[in-house]
Amino acid sequence: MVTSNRRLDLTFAALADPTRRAILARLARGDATVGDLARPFRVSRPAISKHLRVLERARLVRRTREGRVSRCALDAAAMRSAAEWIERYRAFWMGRLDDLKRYVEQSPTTHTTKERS
Amino acid sequence: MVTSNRRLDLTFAALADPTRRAILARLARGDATVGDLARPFRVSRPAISKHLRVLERARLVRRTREGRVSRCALDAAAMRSAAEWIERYRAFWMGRLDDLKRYVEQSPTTHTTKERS
DNA sequence: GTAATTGGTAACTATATGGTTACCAGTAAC
DNA sequence: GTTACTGGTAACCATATAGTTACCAATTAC
Repeated sequence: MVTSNRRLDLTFAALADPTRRAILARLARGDATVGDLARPFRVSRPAISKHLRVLERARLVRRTREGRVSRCALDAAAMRSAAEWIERYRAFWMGRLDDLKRYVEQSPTTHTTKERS
Repeated sequence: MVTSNRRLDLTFAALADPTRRAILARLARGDATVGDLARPFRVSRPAISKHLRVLERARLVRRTREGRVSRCALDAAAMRSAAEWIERYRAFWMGRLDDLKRYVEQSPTTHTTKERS
């Protein structure tokens, strides 16, 4: 299983913070400026700016400057990758252990013996 | 959207490390001892022990001591929760933006105005 | 009983994270 | 051209993370 994936590291790390998940939830309702995103939170603007940088590095959010305003939008690709990784365990958590073993053992191209990057 | 969820924090943080993802991938093939898990990696046993503690705190792995051997097994619940959270964005990454907006705006019980714990 | 094995803990280090305040650059408004 | 606003950067702090080596406890094997 391709477990060494810098992109996946960044994505999951970005999702591990409640403020960042709230930002993503907000962006799911539509694009927003940095100010819009910061308003509901008790944290300072620089803190939000840092969170946005984390989300950008993880390619979960795209930021474009329009004049003096920054517009933020969801970016789908990274979240899809994260979902796909987790999805591999669906058989397990649904109790279909045999399915999972078969998946893991019969998909050599999606696995690697070198498990660290 | 319920974005403040300590359990999700722990789960996504646990998934953000390639060694831990490799451990989970190994456990998907069946239970294993700590030694089994440590063998493929270049890192020391204590490092693996720490990773396992992170995975346990996130409830992704269960550890049971049998004599002097520790047996580790996947635990499904936490990964399912993570998948469910990400799943909400499926409509977005599939380009069905209207669906997502409708979902986000019409599910008041699954959202909260206080976005931090 | 002694020795070997498993694996956990302690103590330490280096780096990353999340937050702050203070400040600056650029744009928009008047 | 000032003034006000948006938002990014710098410098700093506290805490968490990922790793190390050294050591210990308990179980198993001889």
